[in-house]
Amino acid sequence: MKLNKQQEILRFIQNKLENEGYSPSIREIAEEVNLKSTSSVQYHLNNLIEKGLLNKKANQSRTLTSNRLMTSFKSVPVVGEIAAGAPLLAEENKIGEISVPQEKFNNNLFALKINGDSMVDAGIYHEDIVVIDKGIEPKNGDIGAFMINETEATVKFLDSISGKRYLIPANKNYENQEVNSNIQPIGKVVSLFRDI
Amino acid sequence: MKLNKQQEILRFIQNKLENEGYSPSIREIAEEVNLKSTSSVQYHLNNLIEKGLLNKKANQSRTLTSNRLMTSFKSVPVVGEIAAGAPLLAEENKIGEISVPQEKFNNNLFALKINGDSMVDAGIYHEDIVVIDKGIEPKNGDIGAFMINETEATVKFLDSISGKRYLIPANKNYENQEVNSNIQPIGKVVSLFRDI
DNA sequence: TTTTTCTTCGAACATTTGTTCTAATTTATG
DNA sequence: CATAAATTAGAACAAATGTTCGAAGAAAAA
Repeated sequence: MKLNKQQEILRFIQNKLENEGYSPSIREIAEEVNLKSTSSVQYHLNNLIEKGLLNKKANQSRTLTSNRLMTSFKSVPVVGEIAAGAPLLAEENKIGEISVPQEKFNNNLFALKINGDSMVDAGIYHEDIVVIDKGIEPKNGDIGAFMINETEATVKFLDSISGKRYLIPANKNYENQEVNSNIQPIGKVVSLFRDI
Repeated sequence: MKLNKQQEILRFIQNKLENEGYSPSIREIAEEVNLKSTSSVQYHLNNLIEKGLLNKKANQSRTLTSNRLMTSFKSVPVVGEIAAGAPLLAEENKIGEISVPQEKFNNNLFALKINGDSMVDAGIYHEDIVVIDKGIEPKNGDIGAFMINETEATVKFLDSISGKRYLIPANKNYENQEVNSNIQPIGKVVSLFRDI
């Protein structure tokens, strides 16, 4: 497709922001899109700003920003196998990070890599990564993350059966586990990632 | 905790980058951290750059970038129900976007919201979002996305049975569908997202 | 074609901004 | 305390950069 000057300029700015991390100057734009005069660029920039596609601080260099590019994702740490003794979120347990939409982000989020198949019937597979909100205590019927004996983290359904609370796997080959003082809720599972 | 000047400067720069989308100037930094001279700021900036915590282009204003903040995720469009006639990736089909790690990103990626339960036994649920790589043609045994009659997108296993190729659901209630000229492969399913 | 609108150019100007150098000051070190 | 190292200040400079204005050119509309 054929790009007009404005699209060409917008595209260059967005590329620069994404790849270099800062805005081009007006003269850099002029050179890139083959305009001989800085005021020609200004002309287009003003249009793009009026259209709401760009922002700029007056009299300040390299302050162009693109609304479309505003980071709409935030990252949360992924923890894997838990080193005995080390707190769940200790740096040494961190095996990576994933991103969540900014509107769903809060500081209580972290992610846990699933080990085992005890939740396959809930569509949670070995090596899936689940995001956990520590700020939400799992209620009956929820899938939650729980700390067992302060050494092992597990993901299970929580529910009541005849007045007692159980951690309930989603796999007939595993057994329910009654909630006692050795089991502490970590948070509620809110989303899931899988590589296929 | 007590911040020293360098930490204070680094923190201000990162905040500015994150909130405003562009780097502060050296004089802005000086004012923020109560240094009277730009050269004092330069002194600390050079330290931070040597430590690898910051980057900067020489002689160019507002080109400070923080390695820690470099976006390590890229977004891909999510398409939902497909408007009859409109190309799969047409803007009108776009219902959102998700992010993937930069190292796994390529320009052939897009995401599709799953409609139905034909793949539940493969752990793919109704309203899950699958990421598809158009650059990888699904092979036997793969989960792929396919376009049927140029109007409907579906996600199924692809495999051969006695010499013929079939789209195979992961749910006994659905039937295999022989691959014919009305069925075009779109790409291979490479990852999955779910809100719980 | 004529008129109007959109686009580009050129140049000049005022600031903003990064850079450099030396000296003063503070803080650590022996 | 004496010395060295780290930090801050000040000033001056050169370059990068945004802004403005009028005019010329190109494209679209009448």
